[in-house]
Formats: sequence, structure tokens, C-alpha cells
Amino acid sequence: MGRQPCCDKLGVKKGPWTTEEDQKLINFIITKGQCCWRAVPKLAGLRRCGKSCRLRWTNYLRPDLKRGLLNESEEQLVIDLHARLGNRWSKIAARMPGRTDNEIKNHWNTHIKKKLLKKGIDPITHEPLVKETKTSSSEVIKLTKNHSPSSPSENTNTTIIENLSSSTPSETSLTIHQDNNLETIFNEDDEKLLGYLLGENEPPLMIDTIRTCELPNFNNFYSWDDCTNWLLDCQDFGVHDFGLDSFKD
DNA sequence: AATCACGGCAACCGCGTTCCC
DNA sequence: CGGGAACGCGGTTGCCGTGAT
Repeated sequence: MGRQPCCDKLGVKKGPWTTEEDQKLINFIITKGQCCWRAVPKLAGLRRCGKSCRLRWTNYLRPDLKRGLLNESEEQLVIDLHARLGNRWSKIAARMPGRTDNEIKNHWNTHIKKKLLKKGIDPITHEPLVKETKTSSSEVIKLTKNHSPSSPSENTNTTIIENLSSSTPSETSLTIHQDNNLETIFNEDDEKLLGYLLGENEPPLMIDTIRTCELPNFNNFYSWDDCTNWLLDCQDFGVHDFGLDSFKD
């Protein structure tokens, strides 16, 4: 059933590539072309995993690669693309001929990040750095509801803010602001809440509490993908392409 | 000269997706 | 259709070179 294993785990060499290995891989790719990476090590006479061969070729040996540090204009392009695409290095690299995702990622982490921070720009949001509280300018969903958990006479205003500055749902942080005694509810089981938000477990008690206080149809919220696909499309094509320049504000 | 600390980068790891049987 | 392996991607690690002490 299924495919053959990509490589024999035993006897597979790891670590830095030698010039001899490089030469073998280059010779093989040049003469045979890129086929299935699973077969490459065996056919090329290398004691390496196919995955390792692919990485070595795409990141280092490919003849169309530019070598050396990124120049000013390339850096600026990376910054612009990162602002639109986030940490999707392969997408960024696809728009920069001769550069690899690994190279761009490394350059971003070691050089560009620091430069932006020096300039007072948040490398994640690309917004000017401010002395910020837990909330930031990237908050895009705010759900506000009057809520009276323990005493009907108390008019408690609770705001749940989902911070979408992270690129994936798993990185999403949830901040709950409260005016008074909701602490007992929301501190009750943060782990369960997080797990629920990530779709890993059943809703904790507090979610039922929220549901029962007339939130606008909590069960009919769009899925994460539904909420963000349009945004990714905008990022891929650029906000300008959609005539949504006003969103920048 | 020896040692330590740090930065840069190549390579590995782990996970989600795609593909094949 | 389901199981399992390959593929591709982003995050992380670890080695190596260099500068500081």
C-alpha cells in the first residue's frame, strides 16, 4: 500500500555536503534532469535522503541561483512582499528569480528584521512600533457584548478580541478584556478555551455561558478559512488589484 | 595566545498537503 | 475510499567563522 519509503533510514548520511557529493548530484541532475527525488540518491550514488538532495539542489547547487547577499532593491522587495504575504517564504522567493526561500528567510531573520526594528518598524505587522499594550492595530475582529454572569443588576461589558496578527490559527492569541468580575469565568480554564478555539476539544463551560447571553448566533461564525481566504487573495494579488485601497486606513 | 560570545547560514526537523496504491 | 509515503514549506538547530576580552 502507498508509496515506497523515500530512503532507507539506516545508512543515510547527514550533515554538511562534501564537494564530491555535490559533484555527484550536479552530474546526475544535469544528465538525467530532475525526476523523483526518492530515486535520486540511489541513481546518483549518494548515501543521502532524497529530501536532503532536493534541499541541497534547490538551495545551493541550482545553476540559476544568484550568490551573495541581497542588494538594497532586493531587500526592499522582500520587505514589500513580506508585508503582503507574511512568512510565506516560498511565495516570496517565487517572485525573486535566483533567490531561494531558505536564503530569503535567513536574510530576513538575520538582517532585515534588525534593520526594521532599528527604524522603529514592527517586522511582523510592518507598522510603526508603539509602546503597546496587549492589543495592537492589527486587531480586526471585535466582539462586544453586554454580559451579566453573576448578578443581573451588573451591566458588565466584555470584549473579546482575537488578534489576527499571527499568520496561522495556531499562533492566534486571544485577549479578553473585562470591566469587572468576569475574571472568575475566563480564568477558569484558559487551556480549554484555547483548545476549543483551535478546534481541539469541546467548548469549555465559559463558551456556553457566552452562548446563553445572546451573542449573535455564535454557532454560525465562519470558519477560519472562510474568514481569511479573501485576505490571502488580497495579499497575493495586492490590495490595489481589488480597488481596496481604502482598507489601508 | 586562549577562551568566550555572538552572528550568519546550511541543513535538519516536523507538520500539513498531495499523491499513489 | 482509506492508508501510508512523498513532497513542500516554515521553524529551528547546530556548526563555523569572527571579533572581543
